[in-house]
Amino acid sequence: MLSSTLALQNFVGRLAALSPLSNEDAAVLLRLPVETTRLRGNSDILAPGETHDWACLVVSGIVARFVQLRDGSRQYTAFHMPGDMADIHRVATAAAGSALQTLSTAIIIRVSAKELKAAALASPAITRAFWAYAAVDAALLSQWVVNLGRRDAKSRMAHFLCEIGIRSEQSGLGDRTDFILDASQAQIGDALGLTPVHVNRTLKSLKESKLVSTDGRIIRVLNWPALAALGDFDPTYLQLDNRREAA
Amino acid sequence: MLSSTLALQNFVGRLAALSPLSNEDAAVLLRLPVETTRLRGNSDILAPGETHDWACLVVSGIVARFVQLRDGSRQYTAFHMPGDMADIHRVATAAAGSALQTLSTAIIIRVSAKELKAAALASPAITRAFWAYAAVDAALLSQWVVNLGRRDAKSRMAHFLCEIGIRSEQSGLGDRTDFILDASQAQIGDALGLTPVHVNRTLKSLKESKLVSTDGRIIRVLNWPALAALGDFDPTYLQLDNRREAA
DNA sequence: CGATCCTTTGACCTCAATCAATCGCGGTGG
DNA sequence: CCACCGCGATTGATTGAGGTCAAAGGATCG
Repeated sequence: MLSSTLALQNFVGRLAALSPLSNEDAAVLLRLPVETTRLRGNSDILAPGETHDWACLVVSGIVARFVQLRDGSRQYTAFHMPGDMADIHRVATAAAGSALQTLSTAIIIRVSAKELKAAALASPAITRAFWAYAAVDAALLSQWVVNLGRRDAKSRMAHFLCEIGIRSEQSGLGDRTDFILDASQAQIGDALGLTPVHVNRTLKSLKESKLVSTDGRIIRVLNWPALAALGDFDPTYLQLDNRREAA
Repeated sequence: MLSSTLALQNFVGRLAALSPLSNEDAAVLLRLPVETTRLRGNSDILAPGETHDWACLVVSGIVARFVQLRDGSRQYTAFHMPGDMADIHRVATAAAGSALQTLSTAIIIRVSAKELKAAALASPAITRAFWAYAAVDAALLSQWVVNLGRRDAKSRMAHFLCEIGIRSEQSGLGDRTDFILDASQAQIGDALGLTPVHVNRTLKSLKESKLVSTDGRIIRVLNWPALAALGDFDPTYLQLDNRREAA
C-alpha cells in the first residue's frame, strides 16, 4: 500500500523532471485510480498479441518487455524498474507490439488506460511529459540496439550491468556498485542476446577480472571505472542524469 | 522545391493517421519555416555529441541515426525514409543521444526546433501526434533489438529487407517487392551488426535461395512470403498499416 | 585513364552456440 | 527428519556462424 503510492510518486517525479508539471497536473496523476497486484516470477502480465485497457506501473521487482519469436525464443527489449510505467506507449498508439512479463516476484499497479488518456487530453503539460517519457524510452532502446549490434559478450554484459546499476540507484534500490539484479541467468541472456551458458561464462570472466562479484543475485561492482570503460558506458547517454537530480 | 512540400505533407499525413489533427493543426505544421539542403553521401548531419536547434525531415535518400563507439565503429539505430522526421525526439528531451548521417546523396529539410516546440505548445493535438510518433519510433527500435538479439544473419537480413520494402512503399518510392536500397553493404552491415563481408555473403545466399535479386542497389523480392517467413516478419508489428491507409 | 570506392571471393580463426553432465539448493511429501 | 525432485548455476567438449585478413574485380568520377 505504502510502496504503491511511493512508486506512483516516483513516476510522477520522473515525469516532472523531464517536462514541467504544475502541482495540479501532478495531483491529477497521483489521484489516478489504481489497483495493486502481486505476481510471481515468470508470469506474463500481457501475453504476446494481447491488449489491455490499463497500463502497468512497477512497484517492486522487474517487469520486462519482450517479443516472442515463432520458435518460442524470447528477446527482452526493455527492463522496467520500480517507478517505471512499462507500457504507457500503448495509450498513445494502440500498437500491439511487445508483451510484458515479470522476471521474479513483483508488485505492479494497474492504471486505467482510459484515465491516463483522459489526463493527457485534459492537460497539455501531461501530454508533453508523456511525450518526453516516450523519447527517453526510445533512447534506452537505442542503447540496447548498439549493445546488441556492436559489442561482444563481455562488454555487452558490462554495459548492461552499468545501466541496471544506475537505474537501481535511481529507483532508490541501492547503489550503482551494490544492487540486486533479480533475474536468472537465462533471463539475462534473453536481454543480451546470449545463451544461458554463455551468460554464466561471461559473468565468470568478469569476476576473474575483479570487475564484479556476485552473492546470489546481488551484484557488487568492484571497479566501476573499469567496468564502465569495458562496456563503453557513457552515464550521460540517457536522460538519467536529469531524472536522478529529481529524485 | 516541389518535393520539399511533398515530404512535409507526407509527414503531416502520417501524424494525422496516428492521431487526429484538425485542418488548422495541419496547416500550422505545413506552414513551418523550412530550409532545404542537398547533401552528399556519408556526411554527418549531426555529428556525435553535437546538438542543433532544428530537426531534420527527409525529402529524398535515407538518413540514418547512429551511435559511434570509442573504437570508431558505428551502429545505426534507425533508418529514416522520405517523409520521416529523424530527430523530433530532441524537441521533447534535449537528450544528446544519437547522431545523424546521410547514407548516400540526400535532400533534407531543416525545421526549426523552436517553431516545432511552439507548435506543440500551442496545440495539444499536435503534441499528441508527436507523442504517438515517438511511440512508433520506439516500436521500430524494439524490432531492431529483436532482430539483432535473436536472429541469425540470413533471417536478420530478410527481416530488414521486408521492413525497408514496406517503408519504401509507404513513402511512395516503389513497391515492397521492387525498391531501391541506396546504401553500401558496409552501411547495411552497420545497421545489422554484421561485417561488410558477411553482408555480401548473406545477400548472396538469399539470391541463391531465389528469395531476392539485386541490380545495383535495386532490390527485387522474388518471393515475398518466403522472405517474410524467413525473417519472421509480421507486417502488422508496427503502426505501418495505419500509416499506409492514410497515404 | 588513373584514383577511389564498392563488391566479391578465398583462407583461416575466434567467439559464442550447442550438447551433455554435474552440482547445489530450496521445497515437498513420506 | 530425510529422501526426492526440479530449477538454476556451473563446467567441459565440440561445433559452427560469423569475423578477420587479404586480394582481385567492377564501377564511377574527376
